[in-house]
Amino acid sequence: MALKMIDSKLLDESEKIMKMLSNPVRFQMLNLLEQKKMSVSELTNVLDLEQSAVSHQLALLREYQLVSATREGKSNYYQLDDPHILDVINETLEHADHVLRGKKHGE
Amino acid sequence: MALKMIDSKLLDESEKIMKMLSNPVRFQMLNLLEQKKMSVSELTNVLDLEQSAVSHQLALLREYQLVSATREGKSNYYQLDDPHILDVINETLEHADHVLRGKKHGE
DNA sequence: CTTTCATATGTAATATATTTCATATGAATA
DNA sequence: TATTCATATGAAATATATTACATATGAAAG
Repeated sequence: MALKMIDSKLLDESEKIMKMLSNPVRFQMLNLLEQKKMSVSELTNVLDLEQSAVSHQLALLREYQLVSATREGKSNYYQLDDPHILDVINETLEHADHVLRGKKHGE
Repeated sequence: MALKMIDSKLLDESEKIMKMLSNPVRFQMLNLLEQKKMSVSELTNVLDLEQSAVSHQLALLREYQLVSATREGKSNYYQLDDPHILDVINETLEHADHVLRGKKHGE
């Protein structure tokens, strides 16, 4: 049978998703925002980063429509905008766990 | 309830996996190697890249134990070494497809 | 209406990833 | 055993991502 290639649009979109998830700050952010909406300063505290770094990463997540923000008073609260991404995250965590367990026996 | 953070080992491992999949060449390679083992020159042709670029990417996939190689005559055949990664790839493709379909209606 | 607080953004500095080019290696063949 | 073929690898060139610093913005409080 002939080889099936992933077509370029699907590959592009996959690349975007993977790029977003390949940074641990963003990965953790999405994991946190799954649990509840959080303001920038809350995220800054929990993640122990500079405010600017947090805002920049959130800007990327917004650009890719993975999160959205709503203003409440002075704060800007972020929330997960695409729950479907959680399936990818969870599958990744499962895989990561599987790899880590594997390392304890083999090699 | 308190916030659940992804612990650092799991986060590190997830980062590695996502980094590997965030490059479209590697993503496509893994997709191809799922279907059958292929030599470097076959991959070079199918992916339409320089041989050196292909070898470098394969070296990374080897390093992360996602593929392994076996020599046959002059050629070096690569095969998928971690079928579990396919779950992540497939989940990603599903998500990418979902996003692309979404774009056709909304926005 | 000016000061403060929370956040965003531009730009430069730095780090990381990818590609390219040149060359090395190692098995097969002449 | 010299040559060729397939692949790997080192190092430089280039591209991309991340962080840090300075400053802008906009809502709320005084």
